Amino acid sequence: MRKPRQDSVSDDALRQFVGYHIRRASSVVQSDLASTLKPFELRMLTYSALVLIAKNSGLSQSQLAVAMGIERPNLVMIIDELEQRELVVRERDPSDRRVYALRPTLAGQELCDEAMAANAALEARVLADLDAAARDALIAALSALHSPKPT
Amino acid sequence: MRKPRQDSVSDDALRQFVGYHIRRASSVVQSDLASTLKPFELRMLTYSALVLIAKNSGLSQSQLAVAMGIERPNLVMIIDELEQRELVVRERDPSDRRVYALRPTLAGQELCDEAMAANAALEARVLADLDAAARDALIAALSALHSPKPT
DNA sequence: TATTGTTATACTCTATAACTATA
DNA sequence: TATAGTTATAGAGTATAACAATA
Repeated sequence: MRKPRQDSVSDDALRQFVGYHIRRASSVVQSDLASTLKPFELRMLTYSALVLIAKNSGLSQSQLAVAMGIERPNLVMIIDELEQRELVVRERDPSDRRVYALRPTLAGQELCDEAMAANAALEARVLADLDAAARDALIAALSALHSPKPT
Repeated sequence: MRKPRQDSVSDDALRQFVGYHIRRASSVVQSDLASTLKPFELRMLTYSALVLIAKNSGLSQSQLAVAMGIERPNLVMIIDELEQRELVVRERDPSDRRVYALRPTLAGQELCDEAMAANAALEARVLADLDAAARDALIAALSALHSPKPT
């Protein structure tokens, strides 16, 4: 009995898991957003950092790293890049000269607004088939997932 | 006027985007699954490959790469690893000696079943707060997202 | 010529240890 | 001593170009 060569590949065994759908959706959404941010010469990381700085002017690099869920060392080059492009500034905090207070420049504020508008436009297209209720239900369901870590 | 130091960091500006919630959920789900697979000495990539091979015995490396959404060169070391652990075998296809037909060994089948059972148990815990309808709605909503690429 | 699998390589994202300067 | 930022480094994951064997 000859074992036949596979004609088409089925991912049914993986599609039974919700996590598979979430990871695939995330991958699509992430690559779409990366394309959207490209004209602004922003990557996911520089975009997230710029938005958080613009909306939380004066925060420290440590605080930003926590908010972004990355380690402090990995933030250094991200801030370097934003600073070299004069989108944010590192201000010494006179009351604690170890920390930098991160603040957006005017250009940083403007680029942040433009990039967020593009992000919103992208979302509108991606979510075109979902009404507001379905959109809220999606967010609620995603938030209802709980990590079984503390078990 | 002194600019105040930021006390707490708000991610409201990012949380307005559904993509942000999807990427965060994906990150949580992915790290949970990685922990679950650790006892089997499987990574996300070796797990996906093993399941797809076990459920599509005889497929080629090119076919598998397409199914996994990665480039062919990146699959080589993944299959090397599974082959060295004797979980899958590379069989020469006599009718086309360029291709390898990938097949699971008995041990590969068994490990696949055990890992998938652990994955299912994990999902049950993660989705504990969602009823079947909400679960299906979540998958439907994720599938309804469409990539605006062809635009 | 085109395709399968492979090698070599590079880039991004992530993580850890150790340093400096301040506190 | 502890913390903020930094440097150096290493590990994944991913992408492209080019090669040998085969079609």
